[in-house]
Amino acid sequence: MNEQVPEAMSWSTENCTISRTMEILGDKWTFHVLRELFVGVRRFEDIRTRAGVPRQVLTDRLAALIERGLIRRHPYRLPGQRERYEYRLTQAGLDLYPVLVAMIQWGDQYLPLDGGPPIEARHRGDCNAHVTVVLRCEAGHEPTPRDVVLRPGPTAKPRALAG
Amino acid sequence: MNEQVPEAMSWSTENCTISRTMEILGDKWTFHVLRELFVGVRRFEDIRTRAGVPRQVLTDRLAALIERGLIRRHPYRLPGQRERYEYRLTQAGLDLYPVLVAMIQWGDQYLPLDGGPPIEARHRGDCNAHVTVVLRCEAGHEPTPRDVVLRPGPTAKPRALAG
DNA sequence: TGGCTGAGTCTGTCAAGCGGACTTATCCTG
DNA sequence: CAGGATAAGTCCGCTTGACAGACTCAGCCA
Repeated sequence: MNEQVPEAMSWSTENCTISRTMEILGDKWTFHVLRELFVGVRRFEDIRTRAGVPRQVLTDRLAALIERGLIRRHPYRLPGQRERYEYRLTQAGLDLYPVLVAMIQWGDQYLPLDGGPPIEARHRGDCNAHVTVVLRCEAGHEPTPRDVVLRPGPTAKPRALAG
Repeated sequence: MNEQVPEAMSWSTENCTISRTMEILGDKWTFHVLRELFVGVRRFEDIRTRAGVPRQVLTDRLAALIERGLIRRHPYRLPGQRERYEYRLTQAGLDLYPVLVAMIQWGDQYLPLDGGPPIEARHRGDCNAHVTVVLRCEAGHEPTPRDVVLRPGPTAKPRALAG
């Protein structure tokens, strides 16, 4: 372990899980769209007006999210109108909840508003308690961020070092 | 509660914590840069080559992250060279660990690679166990994503409904 | 003096986002 | 059946930002 060359410099980012996840989520609008679905807004026009997404971008992102399996189209019909489609989270989409909650938690801590948060994650039903996210290791400890390290896993690819 | 008009449609996204957090993080490259810092790569050239960020974009994102207080510049000097600066996470930056771990966890589940993950979060030191993120409410339960709801908080802003 | 190196800035090209107008399909009303 | 309403798009032209590649700058060393 030489401080001059961090260990990470010797492996590649090519197949990095974070990169691959960000291919799907790492876009300004995609996350806005997901937020709408998480709070229960599922229709094209509603998502568009509430999130302020340009129509074309919304069309595009919805298609991408369907293709990636995070959401699916679901038919509905308002009385006196023709059948249309709304968009709902799949299990894969729902499983992004920890990411969302972690972001809200960070925002509440570092970008607080006077008077409290504008949005809260709560345990559904009678409990109704505030929900947060905690780091936990398989041995049952709950390490602080400083006690966590990111290390190369079994499929980490070596990387040619310049020089 | 009318299925036709989701509750969320009656409040605004204007001051939403997720939006405000995404102002900072919701950018393809910002997250790549943060990943490099999390794995211990701290120098301009190293970040640039490992993450593949265009120079100008890197300059720009580093400046934004400094301004937002997620990282700071730190002087260093290699033997026989002049003093330069590297970039390190502040406490605010480090506290994004849950977001990062949540993303890795989701990616490991829904975008798995044959042979296992290329990157792993572990408990630093002797423990070395795999670290994940769990949802937990203040009452001590650990709800599944389906048992969590996002609700307006004390500072949620009402929103004019069209029609 | 001149070259090396890390950390940038400068420049022209090209893709993407953007707002606003237009389109489509179906239902209801007259 | 003509005409209007509505949700969910598509089309169009403009502007912004990303991008690659060349250039700059400051200190150190031979």
